[in-house]
Amino acid sequence: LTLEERAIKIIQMNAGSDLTEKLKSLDHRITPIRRHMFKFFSDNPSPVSAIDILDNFSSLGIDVNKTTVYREIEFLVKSGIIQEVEFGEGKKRYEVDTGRHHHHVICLNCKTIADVELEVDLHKEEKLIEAKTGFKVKNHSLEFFGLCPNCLK
Amino acid sequence: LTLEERAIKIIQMNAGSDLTEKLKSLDHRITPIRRHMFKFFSDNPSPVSAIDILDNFSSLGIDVNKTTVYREIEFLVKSGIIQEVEFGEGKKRYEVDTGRHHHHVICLNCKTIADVELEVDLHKEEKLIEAKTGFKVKNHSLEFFGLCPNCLK
DNA sequence: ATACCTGCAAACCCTTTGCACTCGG
DNA sequence: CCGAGTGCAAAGGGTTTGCAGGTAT
Repeated sequence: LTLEERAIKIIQMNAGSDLTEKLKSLDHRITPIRRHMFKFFSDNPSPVSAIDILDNFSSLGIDVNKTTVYREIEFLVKSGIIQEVEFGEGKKRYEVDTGRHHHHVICLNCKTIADVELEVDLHKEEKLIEAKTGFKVKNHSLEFFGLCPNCLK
Repeated sequence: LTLEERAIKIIQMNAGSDLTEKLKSLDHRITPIRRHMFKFFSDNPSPVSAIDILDNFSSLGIDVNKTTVYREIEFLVKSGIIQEVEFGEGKKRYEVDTGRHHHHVICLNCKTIADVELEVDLHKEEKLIEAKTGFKVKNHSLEFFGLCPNCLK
């Protein structure tokens, strides 16, 4: 699934997609705030923080308590709709779970984030690490830091 | 410099190494707590958190305020003696700065950490990313997660 | 009616700051 | 002596929890 396909799928929530059905079967409801969360994530492909969400809602005049946002995030993660990422900022970020493994490059100045897909195969490295350390490797986290085109000017 | 060499260098602090001279020239003093910090980092090659340090000091009967530990960490980072690393735990870790670029594999269960050196050259990837995204890449962070030999049993 | 959902306040964890005091060189 | 180092309390940022009240189905 591409990000676009995923976003569309999520937006379909507003009508009656299989995602709606999935939620129903899990005894989860379609509430106004949940709808706003779906909309927000479908509009924002880059990893966002809980505070980003709160600020955005606030600027739209949507009155939501931060506890609710944190709980909605938890719900969306558990449902496999979004996933957590961390860039060592002291806060968590979340992005739509496209199912495609990728990495990020983050601007040290303005925090703009772009997706990155590797050419090298880190699975080979994982095998080497297992041989060397005795660990069983489950996953990895790789992020690049630098300056975005805008901040380079 | 190998980690061992670095550790020895740090321990030499107790006598009168060039590191001592460096600190003196920077108007920095050799205090009992600072000595304990050096000792702690030379004894602990794996990344540790501020709380790890506080707990260790406490178990040794060394009475230090947490603010002091945070400020000592800040001092050691600025001096280039230790460096910060982050594993998405919501807290920072620090390890002796050996000058050699490396990565880590972290046990998801017990948090044991092992050093890892890559075979692939991520610099090539950085060049590719620059070509694709327009970012200027400055550095990266790569950590592997899995289960250590002990927790695999 | 029965879950789930929500808001509010408070607690939580990690880290930083302000201020007065102490101590090393 | 002077400036670096220290402790204490408080505040700060991000996140979680407990509990009462609200709402979708």
